[in-house]
Amino acid sequence: MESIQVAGITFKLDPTKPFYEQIVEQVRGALARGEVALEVRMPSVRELAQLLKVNPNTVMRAYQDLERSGLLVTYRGQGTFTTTKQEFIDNIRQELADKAIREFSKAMSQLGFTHEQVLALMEEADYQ
Amino acid sequence: MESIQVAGITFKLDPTKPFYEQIVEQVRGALARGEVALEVRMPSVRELAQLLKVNPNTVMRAYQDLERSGLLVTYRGQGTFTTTKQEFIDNIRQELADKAIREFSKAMSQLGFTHEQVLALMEEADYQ
DNA sequence: TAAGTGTATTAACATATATAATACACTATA
DNA sequence: TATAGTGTATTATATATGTTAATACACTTA
Repeated sequence: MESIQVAGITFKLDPTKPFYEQIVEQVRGALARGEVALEVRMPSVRELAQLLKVNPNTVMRAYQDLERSGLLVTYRGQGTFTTTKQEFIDNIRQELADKAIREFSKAMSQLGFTHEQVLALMEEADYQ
Repeated sequence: MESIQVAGITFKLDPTKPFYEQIVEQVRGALARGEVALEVRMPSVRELAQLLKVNPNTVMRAYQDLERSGLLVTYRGQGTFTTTKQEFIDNIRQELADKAIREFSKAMSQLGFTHEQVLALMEEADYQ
């Protein structure tokens, strides 16, 4: 699996999920983990498309998603930058964590595991 | 959201996910939770299709998926039945739980949460 | 003015999902 | 034996989604 480093973000695309979703996830993840500074210039749509070997439209769609959620800001003619507001990142990180917990809980309860059993399983799980 | 009860299984389909996937999940969930006995006759392809208001092909696809994983057995001309082997159910339940845990762990670590933080969040989470 | 930004539009294509219609093979039973 | 009810298979069609491609336009900087 080919891995691309750019602007402090590691991109790795696989064909099992939509490319634009993976780009969104990986930019968002880098921001949530504090691996990218605020107000940093992102690679241009065309540049990232070329690096990732996808169509510029696919990158644009990802950037627009990220802008809609406030993680990126774009200036026509200048480029796309990471947000200036740490609180945006914190809020979205919290939202995504809540969502992951909700979905995980639903999946486990659908399989008939109690909350206690889930806690026990999580404790022994190797956390990657 | 309309809810259909048949053969001890509750079906509830929403249009945001493939119907055949939801049918598979809900049959599998009922088996995993022990809500359906072994060797029980399932509704026929046509009957379930009519109840759920989907095409018979869609139900057939779900039944075939479930048969491939060993949870259902079909006899041409007679019908489709739940497996005779409790171990099949146990194994698949375990596989699905492992998968859910892996994916949840990946999502949370991608957001920069440590294992300890995840455990703490899970403890306070309301488990539905 | 030129080059590099983001943006918009339209077309084309592949794939997945779902429906529809039809036919066939097998089993149980009246 | 005939019939009805099983699962199964095939083909066609429609729709939505994801992706690529080509092109054009607006804005900013140098």
